[in-house]
Amino acid sequence: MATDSAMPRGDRIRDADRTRAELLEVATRVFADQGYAGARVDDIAAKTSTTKRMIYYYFGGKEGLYVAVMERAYSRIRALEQEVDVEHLEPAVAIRRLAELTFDHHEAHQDFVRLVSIENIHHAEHLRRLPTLPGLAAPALDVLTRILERGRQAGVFRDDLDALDVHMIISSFCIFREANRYTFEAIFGRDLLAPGRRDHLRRLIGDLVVDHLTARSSAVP
Amino acid sequence: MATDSAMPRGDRIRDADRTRAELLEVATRVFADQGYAGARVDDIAAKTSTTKRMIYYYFGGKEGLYVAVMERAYSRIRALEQEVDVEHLEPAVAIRRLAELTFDHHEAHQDFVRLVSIENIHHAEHLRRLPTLPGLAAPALDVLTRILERGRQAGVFRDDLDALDVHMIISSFCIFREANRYTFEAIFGRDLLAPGRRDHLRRLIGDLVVDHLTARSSAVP
Amino acid sequence: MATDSAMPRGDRIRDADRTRAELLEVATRVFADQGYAGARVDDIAAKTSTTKRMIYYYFGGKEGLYVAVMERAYSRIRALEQEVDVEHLEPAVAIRRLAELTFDHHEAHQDFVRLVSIENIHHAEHLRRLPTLPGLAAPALDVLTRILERGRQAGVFRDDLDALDVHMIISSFCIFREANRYTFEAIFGRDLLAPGRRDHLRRLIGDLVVDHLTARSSAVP
Amino acid sequence: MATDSAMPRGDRIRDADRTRAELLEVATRVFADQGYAGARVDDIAAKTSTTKRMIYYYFGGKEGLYVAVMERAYSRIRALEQEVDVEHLEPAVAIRRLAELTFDHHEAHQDFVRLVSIENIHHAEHLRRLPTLPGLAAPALDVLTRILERGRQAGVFRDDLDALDVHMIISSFCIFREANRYTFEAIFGRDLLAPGRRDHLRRLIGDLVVDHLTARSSAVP
DNA sequence: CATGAATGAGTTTTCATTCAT
DNA sequence: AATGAATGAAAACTCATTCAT
Repeated sequence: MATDSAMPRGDRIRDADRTRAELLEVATRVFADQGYAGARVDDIAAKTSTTKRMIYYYFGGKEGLYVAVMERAYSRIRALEQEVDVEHLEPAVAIRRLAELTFDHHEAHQDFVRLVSIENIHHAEHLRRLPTLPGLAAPALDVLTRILERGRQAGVFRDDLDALDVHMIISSFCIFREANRYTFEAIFGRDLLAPGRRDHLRRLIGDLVVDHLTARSSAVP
Repeated sequence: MATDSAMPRGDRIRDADRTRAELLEVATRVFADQGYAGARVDDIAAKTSTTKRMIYYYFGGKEGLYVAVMERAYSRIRALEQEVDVEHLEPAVAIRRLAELTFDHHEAHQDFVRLVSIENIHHAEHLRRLPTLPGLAAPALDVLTRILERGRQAGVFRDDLDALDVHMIISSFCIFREANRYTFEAIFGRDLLAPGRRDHLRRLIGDLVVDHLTARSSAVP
Repeated sequence: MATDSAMPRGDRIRDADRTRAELLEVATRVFADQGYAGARVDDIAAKTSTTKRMIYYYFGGKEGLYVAVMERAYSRIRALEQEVDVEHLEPAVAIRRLAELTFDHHEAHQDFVRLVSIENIHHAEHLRRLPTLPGLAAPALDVLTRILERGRQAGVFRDDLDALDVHMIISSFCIFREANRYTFEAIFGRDLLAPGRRDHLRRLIGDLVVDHLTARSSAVP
Repeated sequence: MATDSAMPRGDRIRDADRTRAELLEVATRVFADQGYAGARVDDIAAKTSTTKRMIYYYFGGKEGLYVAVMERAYSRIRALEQEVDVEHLEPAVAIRRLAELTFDHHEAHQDFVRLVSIENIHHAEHLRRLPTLPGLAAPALDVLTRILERGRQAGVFRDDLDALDVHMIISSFCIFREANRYTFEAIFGRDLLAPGRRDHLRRLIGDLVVDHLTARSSAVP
């Protein structure tokens, strides 16, 4: 229990990292589950092998911990986005693939989706102060921008919506599925995350985007 | 305001209703703004012409007030949905019109959208207990079901998605625009509620749904 | 519901009396059950066909109601004591009979016994201020004093304890049985008010007093 | 009081124990004096060298503190009962001695007697949940059972009442003297705890029990 | 680094009482 | 005499944070 004072320096740092990491891990779960105001510092600490004191030592307090949780959550998603490799595919296929990857990412990181909802309740005031904020937009958008450009050049994509519009369409679908899962099920009795409905919804978001991008003008002027 | 000293019984009741209504009004704003845990009973009362005590008198406590707020919010939306009158239009136009009405409704009731997000943070535990819950699904779905049916019969709509799928698509788009407004703007620098972008997005959700419903199979098997 | 203003005066008084009586009745139950501090004015009123306002109208407040409850409770017991008729019996029989009547009285008025416990928690501060207090001692003691006197004159009763000692012995037994019923049963598993044990205990208190009064000195000097 | 800056671990724990102990001490007095509902958490804390917060830290709340008070009070009485040493005396003398010890115990622990009254007002709901409850009965009863047995074998004690009957007789007398002290004095003008009356009452309870146990049948069938 | 104890300001809730009609 | 609405003071309870070792 007591840290041996004769412990080599490297191991103590390892311990420190492990403590930090454990706190972030647990705090992510608790904040995602209870919201910022609803989360309890005592609760987070209790679910940890360390003590409450460490939260103040490493993060300065509840808010610092929350900000660190947000930062980690976004940096992970960004890392995933950077791994996306669809540029070798033809435009429509690439777009569909991108939508499906986004769908999968969100399904695999439901805590992240909840944290985003929570952060929006707080007007994104913490996210806005993140030093890593400026780097968050590019990965997702750059790929999309290039695919759209290719599609337009090839004459298969319409050009009255930009990458951010497309990103919004895909995100709204994938995030809604999780963020509004509970009220949706309460009202309509359909669990949007039921395994049996997964493939249908995954294909739907791809169809939706591709059908629109490739449609020959649907609007009646 | 001026209390007539010869006030008949009916007006006394009116007073009680007014107190209740004022509390609900203010509480809706505060809960929508701060979330359930973040809202302060003292704060709500202070923004009122009555006292904190009345919250307990009429609603039993903070949670009771929150539940009443949820109930009122949903009942208002349901009332709006019931007024929708698109059945005389041809299917594609009707769907587009429905999407636009939903878009408008959500824009006009941003508190409601925030309350939905907040309620999802709480796993819809309060909504689920609402006695009016069973009546919430029908209004939105019935119209949609009939339009889709007409469209399919006319051979203009595909039939591999149901009314609830379409409802989800429209809702996710309209709700995302508000619920995720702050993180979206923080990261991408685009305000989804900027007046200048309104028409574009409004048309986009209509196009999206209609293009997909009328597309001749986009998926490459 | 609404009291007819054309109602003859006598009936309104009757109503007033009935309201007062109902309040006292209910308040006796609630105070006896919950204690003074534990009783709720709202609760008492709710268990009544009148309203809380009447408590203030008739009794001035919670404390006034409690005092009225105490007064009524003691006056009823005094009335019962005054009906005791044992003076024609021979001393030992009379004492036994008196003990048994006390036993019966307390069993029949358990609310009274609880009110006495509650009043003692409050150092009898309310009882002490009762205008009827001076008349409370006599009825119980006078009879007892005369019986003891007769017994001593006849040479069958010892004379080293007075009427108040005997009264205390009898009361302590009968009151303990009810006042300490719950802790006694929790610890020892015996319900002192179980019907099957009633006769045994009733005889026991008689025996106890008579055996002592007629014993030929038990104490070893 | 003076906190040694080089204080070893053991003393830190001692501090916690002292805080707990002080809270229990004070709470015992306040609950015994005011009853459960009448006691104020603020009041208890104010009479302490710690703060109200510590009541919640150590006992979880008002009720937890009250339960802890009850537990401590009963455990102390049990400890006293276990020290009783009368088995070497002849039966009648042993019983008298036991009655007198009980008399003394209760006089020395008037807070306990009041807590018992208070707990009975609450139907012993807290006592019943005490994990130590099962061990509470034995100490008092075992000694008594053995004395009675010896007395019966020696042919000096009657056998139509058991140890629990005897315990009840003794307890009722000793507890009444304190629990009903205030109403008794208010009505009859006699202070049952006046020092001058102490020896008389102490002898009386001994006589009462011994006279009955050794009487040759008093009841006239 | 680690830990249990402690704290103070704040938050929710309760309750006897009074008001207006 | 009666009633629902309203009130303010006080009570219980919570929580992020800091202290002492």
